[in-house]
Amino acid sequence: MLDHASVDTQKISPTEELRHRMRHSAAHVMADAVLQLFPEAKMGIGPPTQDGFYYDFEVSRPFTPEDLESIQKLMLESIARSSAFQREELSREDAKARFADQPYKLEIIDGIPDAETLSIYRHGDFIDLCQGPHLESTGQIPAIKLLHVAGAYWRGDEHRPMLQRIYGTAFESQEMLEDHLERLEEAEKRDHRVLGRQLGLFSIHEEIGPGLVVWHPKGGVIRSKLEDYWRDLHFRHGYSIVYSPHIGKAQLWQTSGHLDFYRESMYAPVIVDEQEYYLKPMNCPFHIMIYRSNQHSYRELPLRIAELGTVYRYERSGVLHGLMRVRGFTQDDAHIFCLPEQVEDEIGGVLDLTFELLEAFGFSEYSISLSTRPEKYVGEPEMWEHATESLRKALVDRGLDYDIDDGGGAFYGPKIDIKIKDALGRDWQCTTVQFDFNLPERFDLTYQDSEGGRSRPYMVHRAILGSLERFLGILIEHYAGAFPLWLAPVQAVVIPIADRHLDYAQSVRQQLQDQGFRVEVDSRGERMNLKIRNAQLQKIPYMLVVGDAEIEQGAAAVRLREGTNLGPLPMAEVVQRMKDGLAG
RNA sequence: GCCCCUGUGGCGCAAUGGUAGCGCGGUCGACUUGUAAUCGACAGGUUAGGGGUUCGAGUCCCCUCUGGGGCUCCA
Repeated sequence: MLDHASVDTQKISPTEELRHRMRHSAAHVMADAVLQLFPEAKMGIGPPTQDGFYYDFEVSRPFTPEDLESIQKLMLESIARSSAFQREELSREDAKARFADQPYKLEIIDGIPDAETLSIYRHGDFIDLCQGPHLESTGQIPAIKLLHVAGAYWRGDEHRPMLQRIYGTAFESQEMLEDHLERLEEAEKRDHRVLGRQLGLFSIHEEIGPGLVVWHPKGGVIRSKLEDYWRDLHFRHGYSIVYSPHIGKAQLWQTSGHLDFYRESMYAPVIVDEQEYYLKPMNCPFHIMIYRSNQHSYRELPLRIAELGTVYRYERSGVLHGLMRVRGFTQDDAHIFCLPEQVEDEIGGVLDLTFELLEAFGFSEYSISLSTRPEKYVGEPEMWEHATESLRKALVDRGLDYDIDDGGGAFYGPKIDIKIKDALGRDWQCTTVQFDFNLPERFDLTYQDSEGGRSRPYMVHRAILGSLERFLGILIEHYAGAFPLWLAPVQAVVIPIADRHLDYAQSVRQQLQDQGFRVEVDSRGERMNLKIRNAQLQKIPYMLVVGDAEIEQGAAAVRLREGTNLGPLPMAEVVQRMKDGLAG
């Protein structure tokens, strides 16, 4: 049930078009099977998706895993019969008569403009209202698999009935289907919630509250290394680093407009000395107060104020997910206040900083979108134009491909969003660079211009990693828990073979520690093999085995977590190798 | 928030309505061992919380909470 034109036909390749068509056909075959098993089912819609397809149904009871098996079995039979798909056009009246017992289909028909031709697709005894196109026959669907069931509101509207959605996928061959299922399994193995527990990185507790994360010592190392790098990078790019409190008076949020427009995402106020204070959902008002605490000359601008600022937002309980969607998180936030003629350079600088930062974590593929002025907006159209143009120019100057989301900007300014592609090819939205024509007005921000008058600065919000919690979640999955040396919580573990090697093991640890490495000695009275296994499971980059031979040579036998055994190396060489490892 | 699923020692799991077990981990002891799991003993649970049905509830019912899959794809 896809409005074919909606699937971004401009960008879709012929093979993708064919795949969509196949999956769309698979959705029909599934609906057919469901109606055979559940004749009373009311059909919703059933389009192809990026990874497969789904179809929504209203049924008297939810589908069970066993139902999925039966449905899939019927689908395979239908595919084996190879029934032809036939298109038929019909009048509105005929369509309504045909779908008289399908209320959702009737609603769809009513929503279609009179000028459009209605069509149905038939295969075997099954008929569905559908624009198409489809394959020639059900026999052209090579490989299918039904995956899971979930509730989904009719038309995505929480005030409408909830239907049962069956997700499935289809591929051009059994092998491709299996590859896809393997990728899903791989993603499951990398799940940051599982690795986070196994590697002792973080936890979330019922006692603390949903969506609130505590970082454990090992996760704390990763996070603090990331933060150190982030700060250093920002200093190098001309930012000032600031700190601000977690709560602020109601008046502040009133002035900023958050209480009027963002309240549903904010926590209820706390009362102190009969004054209301709100937990901050954003850092901007604080950075603005920093700006406002002095008068500014045009000579001082641009001013780049950055903070790893922890904010709290109410997220509906059903959307919370590990580190990816939480209620308390730390933004790598910054606000740039600048002159109109500086805007372009500033945006360019943000982009350069962005790619330098993301590449440090091994990300190199991006998808970028530029969102322009929506219908409802604040500020002067000329400013919007200037800002949008400077965003566009910064992208073009750097030879970056981007999509335009026309009218997709916030009411207060145009923006660039950047998604990164992780090791499994999944997209994650992290970076956002956003003009703000609203807050400078609300807080009456000014600077003394070169003519001696007072002018309003441009203000740009930007976050590169987005939220540290989320970014670390992405990193855990991206690296599958095997962090590069510079981030690894424990960079090397020294493994003495027998108790008599303990003293030497400690001296090896000390030598590396003196060089700034994070090293532990596994001094348990266990066998070497067990210690190696543990170190492997903890994904520790270097395992340094020491026994009689190594003591004699002043060496350590180096095993890498990739599994290679380099044999005994003199300590000086071990140190050098690890230093080289930091760079690469 | 809504729909469905789920909740048993720190973790992963088991237990036809009839005595709560297993593995990992932990502690202790023995072993002193060359590149992914040595052996043994011990400790550890009011089965998420509350209510109900029953002679009897981890198991069935209700409520609350937690976690998970989803809720943009509009023929």
